[in-house]
Amino acid sequence: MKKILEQKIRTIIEELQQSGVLPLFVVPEIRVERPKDEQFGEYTTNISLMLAKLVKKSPMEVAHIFQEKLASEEFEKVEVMNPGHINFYFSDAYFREIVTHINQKGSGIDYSVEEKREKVMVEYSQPNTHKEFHIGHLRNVFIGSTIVNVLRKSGHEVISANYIGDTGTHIAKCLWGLTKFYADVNLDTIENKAEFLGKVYSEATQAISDNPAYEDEFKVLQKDFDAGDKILISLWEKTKEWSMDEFENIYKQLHIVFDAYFFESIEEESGKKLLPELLKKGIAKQSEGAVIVDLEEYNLGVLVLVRKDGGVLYGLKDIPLAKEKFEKFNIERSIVVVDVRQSLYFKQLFKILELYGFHKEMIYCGYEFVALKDGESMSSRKGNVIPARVLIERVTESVRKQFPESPNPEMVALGAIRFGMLRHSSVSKIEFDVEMSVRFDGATGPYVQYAYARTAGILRKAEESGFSVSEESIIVLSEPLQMKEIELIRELSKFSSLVKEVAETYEVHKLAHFALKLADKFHSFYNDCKVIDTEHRDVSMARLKLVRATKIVLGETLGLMGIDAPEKM
RNA sequence: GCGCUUGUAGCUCAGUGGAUAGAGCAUCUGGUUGCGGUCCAGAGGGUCGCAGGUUCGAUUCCUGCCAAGCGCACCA
Repeated sequence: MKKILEQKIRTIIEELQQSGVLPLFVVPEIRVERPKDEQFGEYTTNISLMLAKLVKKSPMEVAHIFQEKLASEEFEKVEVMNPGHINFYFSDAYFREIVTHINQKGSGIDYSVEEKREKVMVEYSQPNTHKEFHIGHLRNVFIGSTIVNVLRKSGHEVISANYIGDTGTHIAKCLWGLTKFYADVNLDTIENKAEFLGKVYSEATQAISDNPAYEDEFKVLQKDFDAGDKILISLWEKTKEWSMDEFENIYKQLHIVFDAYFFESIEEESGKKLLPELLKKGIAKQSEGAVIVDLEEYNLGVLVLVRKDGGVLYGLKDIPLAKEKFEKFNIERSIVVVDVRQSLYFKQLFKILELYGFHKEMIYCGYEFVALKDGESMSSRKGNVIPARVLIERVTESVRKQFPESPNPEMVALGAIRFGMLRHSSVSKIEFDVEMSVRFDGATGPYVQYAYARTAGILRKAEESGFSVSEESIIVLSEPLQMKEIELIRELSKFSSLVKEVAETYEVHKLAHFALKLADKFHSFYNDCKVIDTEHRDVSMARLKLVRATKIVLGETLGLMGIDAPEKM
């Protein structure tokens, strides 16, 4: 619709120029938008404000010229308002058409033929083995999986990828801690193995930073490990599996599926093979015993690829990884969801790849950290992180306490957590508030889930009262449409452009805000308009269609965010 | 020191080159012989960090300043 209006305006301008009503000028970008206030209609354009100066007429004068030309049957009216906005109001027939369309074709997403579909890879989660999977990692998973869902919904072919940090300094520290403090312990009998590793890691980090002698010991072990010491390698392989098992459990609980797995330990080998070429091309060089890439001339500092003791660092692993993504998987776009603190690093990485002659579309989506409200700041090195598992348990417990009759408290809890994190834009730091997140009122997951359950409840009740909701029938709705009906339909109609927008901007929090608004509008409609009324079957049928459309769109929105849409709760 | 990000209602957060800056929580006032009130309607509450600049128009773009967070060679 937007595009059609924009095109129409362009045509009008060109006609007016040819007929001499308007002088010749370069036509500026024409933008038709949703007005921020609903009293200004469905669509609005400020084209007359933009043209006023060019044509040396007042904005109002220009607007009136357009008004005449733009009148058409889809619109109830085309209105001009100070200082020169042109607003489009739809007729009831158009609103009814929207409801019919959603009932017949689903959420209203139409894949226009000219839309470019791409093969895209989204890398996210990237947990480190031997460390706790904490609530910051949860945010990453929520953002990443939502981006995957949205891209798929908008027609792209998406590979979701995970990149496991199964080697590096943190592993060596954990292994050192194990051999130093737990050499006598039979590791196989330990109960929560992944949790244990996280604990050993933070103990080891603490000990090494407190005691210079330990530091030296650790350095020796790290060197042995890098050199392939058999005993260390076998300990690494064994403990790595513990972490991997834990990750799989979490992903399963969150309904997360990855299509591809990459491992740092494997990329490390590729990186080593690539190094001579980087040195030969003059991209990398020796400095202070280490191998670095000097990016000072691009104002990007210096990146160390190889430590002076020969240890391979993350940068050298990410270069072959990027190549592999594009060359092996044939993708056109690569997206990486990472902690915002790595943004300088990713700028460096992309620049290095560019210098290497690798010109591809690579994007990183940064997000800020998560803390628990009233908790101290977290760091897995300090060991004061809140593990994902603990948060899920705590929120589930809170749901149980507040709503003892809830049939599936964990589902509500997971919805509450996902929504609680996804409703914040990526740049904002989250202080997760357990109590607030599980409330049924306010901006919460349960509130939206409740709205969905209510739509389901109405449809169930309707079937019991002898209405056949799924049968195809013409939408009547009341004549004329009630304000609350229009407001609800208007909201429904925004879904497809929202999905498109999120697919381009990765601003996943907009889905959460849309879901809230839609739930709001539905509740408001529900309060005003009686749906099931055996006295007025035609109105009931029509409103049931509207409820069904709401259920479809709300369900899909929740689905994109990875939140369960319950039929009952 | 340099760089990045943020600064909007008491609190938590949205939003925008234009039309009276929006939600939720909290506070106050109404609404149920209910299609699940776990809801709805309404009220109060703002110099959009400060100062300049660009513009017909800036909370939004630019510059400076202030404040907070983060990053800046051997962690990822």
